[in-house]
Amino acid sequence: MEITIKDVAKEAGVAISTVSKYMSGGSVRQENEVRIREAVKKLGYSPNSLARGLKRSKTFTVGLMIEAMDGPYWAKLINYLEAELQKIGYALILCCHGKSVELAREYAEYLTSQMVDGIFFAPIQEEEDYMNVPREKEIPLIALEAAKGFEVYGLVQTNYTAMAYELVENLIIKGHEKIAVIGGAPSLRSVQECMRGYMHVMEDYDIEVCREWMLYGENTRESGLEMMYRLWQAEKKPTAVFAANYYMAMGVLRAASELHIVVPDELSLAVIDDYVFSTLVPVKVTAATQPLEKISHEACRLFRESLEHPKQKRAEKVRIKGEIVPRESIAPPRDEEEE
Amino acid sequence: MEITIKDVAKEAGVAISTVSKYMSGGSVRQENEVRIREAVKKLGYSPNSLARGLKRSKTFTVGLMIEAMDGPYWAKLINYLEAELQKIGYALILCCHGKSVELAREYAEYLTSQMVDGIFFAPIQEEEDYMNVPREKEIPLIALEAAKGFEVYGLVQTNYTAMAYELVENLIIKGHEKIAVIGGAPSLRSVQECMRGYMHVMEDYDIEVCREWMLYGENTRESGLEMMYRLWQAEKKPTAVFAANYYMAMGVLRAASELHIVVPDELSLAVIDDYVFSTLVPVKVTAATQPLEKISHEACRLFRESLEHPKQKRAEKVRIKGEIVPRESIAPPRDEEEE
DNA sequence: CTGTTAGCGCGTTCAA
DNA sequence: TTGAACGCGCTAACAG
Repeated sequence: MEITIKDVAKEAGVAISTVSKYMSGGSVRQENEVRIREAVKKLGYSPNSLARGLKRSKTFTVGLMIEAMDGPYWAKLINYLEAELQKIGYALILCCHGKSVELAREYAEYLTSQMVDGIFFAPIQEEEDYMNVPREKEIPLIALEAAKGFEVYGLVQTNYTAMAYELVENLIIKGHEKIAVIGGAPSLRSVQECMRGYMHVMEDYDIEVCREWMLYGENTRESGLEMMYRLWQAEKKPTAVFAANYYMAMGVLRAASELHIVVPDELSLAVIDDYVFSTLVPVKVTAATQPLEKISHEACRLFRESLEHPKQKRAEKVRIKGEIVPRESIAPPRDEEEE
Repeated sequence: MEITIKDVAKEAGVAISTVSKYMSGGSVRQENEVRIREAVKKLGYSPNSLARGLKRSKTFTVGLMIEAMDGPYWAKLINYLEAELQKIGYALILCCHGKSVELAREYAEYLTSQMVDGIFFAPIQEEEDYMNVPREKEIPLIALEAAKGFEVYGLVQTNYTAMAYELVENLIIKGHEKIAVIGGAPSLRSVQECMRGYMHVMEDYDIEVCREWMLYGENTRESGLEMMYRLWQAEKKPTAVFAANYYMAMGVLRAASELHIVVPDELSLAVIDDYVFSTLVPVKVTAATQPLEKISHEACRLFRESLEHPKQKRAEKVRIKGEIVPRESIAPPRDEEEE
């Protein structure tokens, strides 16, 4: 760095504090305002964020701590969140800890020492005491997709229960009763909630639940494939499958292809996904999108709210559900079209 | 922030500068070392990054400026880059400007005022003069996937020409001669290079190029679908299609499904993609992955290199090609497996 | 090796 | 409104 506020003051022939006031939007004498503005432009001055942050204890910077940026979930969420923060003049520091509590703790301390104005984070499983340092410094904490309510300012999560309910209800309304559900690891909140939503709606519609049709796996395509084979090996076969996850749904469709199951004549598929679900084969699929845009919006709202309150409020919990969308489909080009 | 270096000094009964030296890894008298360490632990002290950065003109922070985090390309690249930077103790500030030159300029100035130690950026089309402010401050600039060589420290890009060459050569070796190529907008470097690589290999193998088989579109599934229809409307049909992009390849496969083209009996498909290409239908596809890991590695290497050189070196250009991989496939579960 | 001193660049008193 | 002074927390230069 070279040109400082001092240079601008000298160039404009005013005191440093006058320039400071001007730069912060304060009112200055007309005459000085002009001189300062011209000096700023001439020298190409822009205030040093570090010095400013140091002095004001405000950096207009937030941290985001996640496991990693694989899959589309975090990529899309970050995209929305970044846009949201941009509107209110905040920048984002990205920290991927890869599930390492140690690394997470280091990042948390780093962000604290950077004096970020807030931290968004997705807790590692049940753990989150690695956030103690920023918590003690009273940096607003926003938990994303946490399993339980931690001691944070706010918490935003997908309401999988409601989504599962709606999605399965959708199948029921279409006449299905033999509905299987396949989920990932039973330790995951998303899977637990999907199962709960499934149970609820089946109860509400007085449909008997077949335990063999509630399968747990791994949220991978391979797992989905395997579960389909397992379902189709049994005597009683379902007419619809609810996959809690995009990748599993891919496995389901792949299995359908290999087992020569016709979708949706013999099988209907419902899925909750981060993508807008789309396949190559022309099948009818009911999809519910992850409410990523809403989640980031709510997270940002909570953050803004936290800026106004002086002290940390306890865990305001916001649960959001996505919407059911018709499967995205691409139409073959029409003949009428000129070439 | 509350506890400062001053508190630690008082607690340990030494001078501030002694603590400073200790915190920066300098050697201190054994006796003092112990006292300082205990004071640090007792008070939970950690140095303020802002003050430190302000003083040393070094923040251990870099900026990354891209258009947006849609698609898997940037998501994956960021993931690799973050990991790479993490190793050398750097944090990443993410800035998405959405192709707005104005916003990009603001971000560039912001990062400069943040005194980042370097900026990675993907230039907006041919423009990039919005990077003038950081350039004047001699902040190392690393351009990613730029179309031409700007005035930067380093430039890393995918070598699409080589990838296209290899991929098409692969088809030729398998006996194909009637090979079509479909790409996105002709203004894109990636598309231009794909076409060039295609031309080169066809020339090298003395195969006549049919102009009607070189189609430009939009890097979307819809576009791929449409192009396939166009190809199949003609008299002469290709036996292989090289899609420059994952989405277009999806369109091709969808079209194949609708036009009842059997892949790979009637048609072979080659594709350059960011994902590891995988489809639902069990078709043989040759895919070449984007060299995202290498790109981020090289970008980080250039950055590290720039830290040693005092002044900015001019545009070292690194071109990297990905590798051809067999299509990822998932096997159906074996019967031998116990259930 | 230690302590004192002088800033890094800025915002914020206070008096004028 | 303005300008001089001081301090944010830290490091670097110097003297002891």
